[in-house]
Amino acid sequence: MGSTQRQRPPVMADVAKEAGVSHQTVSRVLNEHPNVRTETRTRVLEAIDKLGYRRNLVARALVTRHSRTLGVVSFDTTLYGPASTVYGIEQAARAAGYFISIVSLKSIDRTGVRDALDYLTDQGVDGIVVVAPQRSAAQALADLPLGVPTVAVEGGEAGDVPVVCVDQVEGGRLATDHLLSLGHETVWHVRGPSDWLEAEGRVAGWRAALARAGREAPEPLAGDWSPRSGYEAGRSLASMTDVTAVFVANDQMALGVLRAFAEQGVKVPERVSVVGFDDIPESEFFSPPLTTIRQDFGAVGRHSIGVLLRQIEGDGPEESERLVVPPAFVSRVSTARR
Amino acid sequence: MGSTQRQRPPVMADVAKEAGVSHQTVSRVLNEHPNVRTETRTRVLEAIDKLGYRRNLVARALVTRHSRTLGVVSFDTTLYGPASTVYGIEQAARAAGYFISIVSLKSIDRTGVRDALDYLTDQGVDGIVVVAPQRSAAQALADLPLGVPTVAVEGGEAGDVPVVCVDQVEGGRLATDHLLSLGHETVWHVRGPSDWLEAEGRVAGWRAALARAGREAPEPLAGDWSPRSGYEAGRSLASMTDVTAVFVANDQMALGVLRAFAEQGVKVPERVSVVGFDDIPESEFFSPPLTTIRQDFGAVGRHSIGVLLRQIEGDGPEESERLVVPPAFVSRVSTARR
DNA sequence: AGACCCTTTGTTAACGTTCACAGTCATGCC
DNA sequence: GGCATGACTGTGAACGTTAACAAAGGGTCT
Repeated sequence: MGSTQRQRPPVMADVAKEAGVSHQTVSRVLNEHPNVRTETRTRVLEAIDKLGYRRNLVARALVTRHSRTLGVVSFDTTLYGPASTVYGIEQAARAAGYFISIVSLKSIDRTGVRDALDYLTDQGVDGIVVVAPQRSAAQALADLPLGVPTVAVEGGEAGDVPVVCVDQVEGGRLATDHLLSLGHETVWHVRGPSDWLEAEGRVAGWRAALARAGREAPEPLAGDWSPRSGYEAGRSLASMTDVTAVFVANDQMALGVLRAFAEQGVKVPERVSVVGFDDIPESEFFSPPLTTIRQDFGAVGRHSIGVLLRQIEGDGPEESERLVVPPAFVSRVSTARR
Repeated sequence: MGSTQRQRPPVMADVAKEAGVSHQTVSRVLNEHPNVRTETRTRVLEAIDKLGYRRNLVARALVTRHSRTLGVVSFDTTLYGPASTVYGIEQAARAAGYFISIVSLKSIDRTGVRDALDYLTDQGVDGIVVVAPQRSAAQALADLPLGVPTVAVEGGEAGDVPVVCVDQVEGGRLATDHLLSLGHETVWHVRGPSDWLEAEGRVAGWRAALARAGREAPEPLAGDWSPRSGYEAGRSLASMTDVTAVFVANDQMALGVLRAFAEQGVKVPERVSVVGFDDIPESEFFSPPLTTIRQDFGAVGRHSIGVLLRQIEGDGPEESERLVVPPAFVSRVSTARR
């Protein structure tokens, strides 16, 4: 019955006609251009409201060459660390008015990272955050000639790309120093997989603390972050009578260690003290509650978006920076004086 | 020195000129239109390769009105369940050639869901997956007139929106039946927050199993999914001498219960049997390893993308369906015969 | 041979926005 | 009174792609 059945959503021209102005004036109102008469502005705003107009961001992106979308490349967002980091990134980005497009990698080899980056740039993202905790990923990043502002999270030397990370070395040192201060002769270590930079950093901090105290560093036991690998390391440690203190590279493996100790009748902290890393929500309720090192993933996410936006919105690409977030020591009951 | 310094990336017209064809022919090659001579096609492909041309997806989206991007709205992707579901969704979407744009909600009220939906539709997504485990979110979804194909994950009655979910009732029944089959007189329950549909479903299953066995259902203890709330419930349960079996609504709370029991000297499974829900990676290494109900989040993610794509790519909006993924019982050592 | 169809290609016009530029009108100043 | 200045508004052309249509060429069938 009506003159024009409106099937498709209204566009700027419709608003313009409704308000009796040109489409450009509508655009000006939308972009808060100062030189629009107040009376005109309200008329346009009313028309927008009446028609339920919403600006087409795709068309806008085509002409401005900015999508207000940021890409995130991450490895296995099921893990607590990456999940928390991505969450922090997402919150910070949205607060700044940006969308987040995400790619979770299964394998972090050069092609994987390359494909993800291509995929995102094709989509027209304004910038990319790569959560690159593995050496190979960081290397891929360093090699790649990317035309889009990029920031690496937890990456090592990632070429010219700025990096935001938690000070893993300091964390390892904190854990080890704590155990030494309790009077332990030396500290054993269950490390993460060798390709991971975080694992390396924690090993380095542990070694540094031992060296400074003039202690011998025992051979670290290998793990892969999983509770199971911690469990296996724990069985080995339980059979050694001279072990009194263990620094485990993450809380999940620490859980495995605790389980193995419990099975073998090794009391924690009476006979062996254990320190973890991450402070996952469960740690406080392990048996016993786990002393650990907390990482502020929220801060990492916020900082990475900050660095990225400065790169995007500022003109000159600042020198590759490295922003380090300090870890925090969390004292519970899995450690005791020797 | 060169004739034309190419600052900006090449566009279709550049490829066309290089290959000596029209831009439309280039478009046809890119879209795998059948009616292009093989010789022409290879010539275009060579030009694309030579120039390093990449199609501008924004311009494409403007004219096709399809962005090949799917929106995901989720609540706190730090939790294991949502994180795993989103991961599954992301993998399935990428396999189908779709991008994922994500919004993590802090609070799930009507405005929160509404804003997220607006935000995503503004961006021009082709479809939306709402991970809506809370009643309020599902309701918001039912109320909202949305112009975009949508699917709810773990949502209850979400109006006309199709739903993919794990059979929570069946899960609760599985857990309770298992405990009853071990000879326990009745089964206590630590439930999740009342606004959560998953919590309700598990309670319903627990009640149904008890009713079928002709047993009295004790008053369930309230929890909020966190280990701490489980710990508090555990302290209450430890003080009651007639408790021999507990079904806890998720593994994190079960951890808290186990911790409280350990502190109070209540042996599991000797004096009390405990069953959890989720099968998080840690559960196998709790003390004792936790008998629990596994949810296949990967399947949920795949199914939800499947339903969504059928809705997008198929023409008719099929009747609102409800796809239920069965849970699985995982036997460990936290339960024993009475 | 001519009508017809199919394959292959090109031309022009959208899609909905912002940008660059050009107007119009009122105001202030000499 | 004329001219510059500033505020406000409108017109046309991008942005880079796909859709719609037209046209050229070659083959088949009667």
